[in-house]
Amino acid sequence: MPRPRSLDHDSIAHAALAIVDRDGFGALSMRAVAAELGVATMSLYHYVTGREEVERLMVDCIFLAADVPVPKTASWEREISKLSEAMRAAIAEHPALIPLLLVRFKTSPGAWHWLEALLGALSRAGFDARQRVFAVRTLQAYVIGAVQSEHLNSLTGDSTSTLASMPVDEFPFIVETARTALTVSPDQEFSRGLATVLDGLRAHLKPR
Amino acid sequence: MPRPRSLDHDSIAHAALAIVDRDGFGALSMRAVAAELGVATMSLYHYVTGREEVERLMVDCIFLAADVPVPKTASWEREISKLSEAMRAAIAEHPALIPLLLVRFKTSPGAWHWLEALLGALSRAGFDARQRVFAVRTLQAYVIGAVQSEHLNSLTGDSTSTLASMPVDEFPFIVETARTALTVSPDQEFSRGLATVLDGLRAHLKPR
DNA sequence: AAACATAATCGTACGCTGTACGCCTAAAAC
DNA sequence: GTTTTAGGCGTACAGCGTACGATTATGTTT
Repeated sequence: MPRPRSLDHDSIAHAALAIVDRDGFGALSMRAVAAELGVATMSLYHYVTGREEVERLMVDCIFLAADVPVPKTASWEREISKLSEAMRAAIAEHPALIPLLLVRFKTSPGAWHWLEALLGALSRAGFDARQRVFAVRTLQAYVIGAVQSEHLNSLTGDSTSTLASMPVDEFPFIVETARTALTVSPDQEFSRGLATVLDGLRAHLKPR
Repeated sequence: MPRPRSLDHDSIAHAALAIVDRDGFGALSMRAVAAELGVATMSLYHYVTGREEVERLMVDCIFLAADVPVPKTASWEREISKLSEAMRAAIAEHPALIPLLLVRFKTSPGAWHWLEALLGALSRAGFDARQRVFAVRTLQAYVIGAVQSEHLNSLTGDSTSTLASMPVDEFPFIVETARTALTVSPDQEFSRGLATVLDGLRAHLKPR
């Protein structure tokens, strides 16, 4: 009987992501999202409960994109690498949202699918239930932390140059390391760190 | 000749931390900080350039607390563990600030001292300059990610119970792992994950 | 003791935010 | 064509960060 709906969660999330990608996270507001969709501000509230839900929808989009199908034929290390890289790539599409990601991780259905895939790989690798708890949390901590570092604290950014030009007598190691770090690409950094974590996991797996 | 100063950066940071600890991050505002100090809102602006600097001062406090003296006699693994635990403990004092930490990591003098200590330990362990770049970034990613997970996405929180009661046919691994996870303490989780990373680092160190 | 110079203090105001409320209106059902 | 119902939106309010200018309290100088 009533007037048909003109919006949905998908279009709202898409509009919000467009704003954040274009103008940064600080530009995100209910008024901006409404303007992006060509409706009045308060019309949004017929589709979402408030700003918080808009943010949740955006995060869901990202985590859903991280849930790519991974062939289960490869080694478990390769399987986990693919999943981790998929998460990294999905986040890299919308780096302005990084501060929101972990805060909303637990309640995002998209993240659940990614987690399930990761746990499946660990199970096939031979980790038992208790080992999987530690392994999946360690992996999650590394992946989230590394992606955050990559975008908020990049090695190739000018912050590294700043560190490289600090007083040598007070911070000798930082200065030397910062100089060396300028030659390291984000891809190298991520995959090498992930390899380190996987090496550690393998060491815990074998003896049992 | 003029009127003497009545505030300083330390008292401002302290007041802001008190607000955040008591009422949460959402309660932080320039008006609230001023009220906490018993001055008018705009008086703050003679000591800081704006809200951003207040946040920077708070983060500096935390990272400075993480820079504890560590005896250089122990094994490098133990040295790094102490530093990591110190960072974890310092952050745990003010968990409401966690979303700010990584955003401001690069520009915090407190973080510099912690980084320098970490790099010193890695150097004494035998990692060369290039290996130190990867090692320190991996460690930093894990520590930051793990602490964030611990507080924003705790295993002992009700979010784990939620995961444990999800449909088994759709998320079999998540359900089983969540049930097991309820018996894991935050201390266990952090130290075991860190041990995994250290194992991985040792594997990269030995062959060379 | 009195006057001054100067920086700290603070009241006001503006544009922004999220969102509660209520009127208006368009479309489906009869 | 009338009725019903939910979507659309204009207005308003409290709270935010902070720019601006007037005021005030102080150490120094006379």
